[in-house]
Amino acid sequence: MARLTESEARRQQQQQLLQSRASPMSSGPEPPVQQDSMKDLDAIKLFVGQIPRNLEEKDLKPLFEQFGKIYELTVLKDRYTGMHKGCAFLTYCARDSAIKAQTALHEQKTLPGMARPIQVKPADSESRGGDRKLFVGMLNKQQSEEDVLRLFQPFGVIDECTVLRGPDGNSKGCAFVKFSSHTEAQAAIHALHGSQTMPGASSSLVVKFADTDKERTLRRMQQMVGQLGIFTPSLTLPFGPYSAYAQALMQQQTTVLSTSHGSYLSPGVAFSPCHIQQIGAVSLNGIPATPIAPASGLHSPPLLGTAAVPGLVTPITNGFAGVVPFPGGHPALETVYANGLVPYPAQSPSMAETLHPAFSGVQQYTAMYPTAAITPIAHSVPQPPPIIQQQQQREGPEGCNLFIYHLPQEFGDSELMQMFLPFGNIISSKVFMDRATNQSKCFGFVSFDNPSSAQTAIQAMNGFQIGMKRLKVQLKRPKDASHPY
DNA sequence: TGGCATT
Repeated sequence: MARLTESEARRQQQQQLLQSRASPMSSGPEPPVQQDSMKDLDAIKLFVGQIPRNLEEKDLKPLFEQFGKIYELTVLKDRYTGMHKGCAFLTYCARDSAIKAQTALHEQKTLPGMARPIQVKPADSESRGGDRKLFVGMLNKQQSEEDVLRLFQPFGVIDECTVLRGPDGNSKGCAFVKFSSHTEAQAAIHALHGSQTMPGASSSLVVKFADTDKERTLRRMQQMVGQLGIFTPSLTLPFGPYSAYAQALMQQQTTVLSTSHGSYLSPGVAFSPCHIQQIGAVSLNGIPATPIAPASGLHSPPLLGTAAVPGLVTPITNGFAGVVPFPGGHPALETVYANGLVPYPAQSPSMAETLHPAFSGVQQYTAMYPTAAITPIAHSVPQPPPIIQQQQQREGPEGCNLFIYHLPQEFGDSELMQMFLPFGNIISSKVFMDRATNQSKCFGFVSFDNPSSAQTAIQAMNGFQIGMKRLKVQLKRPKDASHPY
């Protein structure tokens, strides 16, 4: 059932009124009721929260009618899915009824199946709630409404304070605080934002104005896109060109493999870009090595010309496009510029200084691959348009989450992702930033969708030299474990 | 050695 429109509500109201007038109690006809008399001019629109989703307007009506005649009652539905949002707007004809209902019900009664008591309070639209309501983040999950109140009380009169909780009642580590004025709210932001780090919180306190409805919708949509999935080359390249690219690669792979291994690939194997990665993940020395197939990142061009650096990159070894372990047992790294064509061998200490600039500019830095299987095929592949998408931070399954230390200062989430894309499907990549300085803390996390990609990445990238530093790549420490490394 | 969240 769609939401009640105001006119529908009025019609219903009128019918109810007529019915009551027709009752035996009423004596004789009365003059028609004026529309204006339907609702007090100072009526209050109430927000009703914590409603079970199986209750519709007709089910809720009896509960609220005991405080007075209802002018309008609308259960909120999702605009697109029509899903019951677990809350409603309620307007009584009389202001007094609203006050009575709020007093009697707000936080006083819990409807069946709900973990928290019902909310009955003036809707935000009633009091321009937007410009005096704050979002508070990075709270300790043990902090209650009371704790938050204590924190914000010095800055003004607080109308409302709610800690956000999940279905289990556990705090999400954030809250809403509504002051009686914009000025007070502003003062609280100024004094508290970033001012302290709560015990157990990963970063300093966040205090900002709460999202408007519009911003919230936008955020929701962004999250949905983020949920859409893992980052794979096949998702980030246009289908058509990539398909051609993949085919060309397959031919190349097949040729290479059949040269010395004959029937290593059984005929009839259905290829997909994912398969190529797995096929590529065969090493020269028995250790799972880096994939041969390039996994192009979000903004990176396809692989360009071969890095013809003798001793570092061997095009063909034992029939494979070669990955040559450098003295530490790690593969060669090749960096490719967008303009093409200036590959640096990363392992040469003397190149450390020259490698660095490759990472320092967003425009300049485009891709790096710990593999040397380079084909010229890709020259004709058009670049995908840059996709700017804030990724969501999601934890992968056990054994799929890597901790990476000694990242170059310039590395952001996307550079980190590009570096690890060749090893599998990445669920999330995150470089940890210092909130105060907005500088990278030079460590980060990469989550794959399976443990073997994570292991492959560790084998290939742990100890990998970039500039003067060597990457430390390990499984992320489990939350509860006490320093096993 | 994250999970940064919006009734």
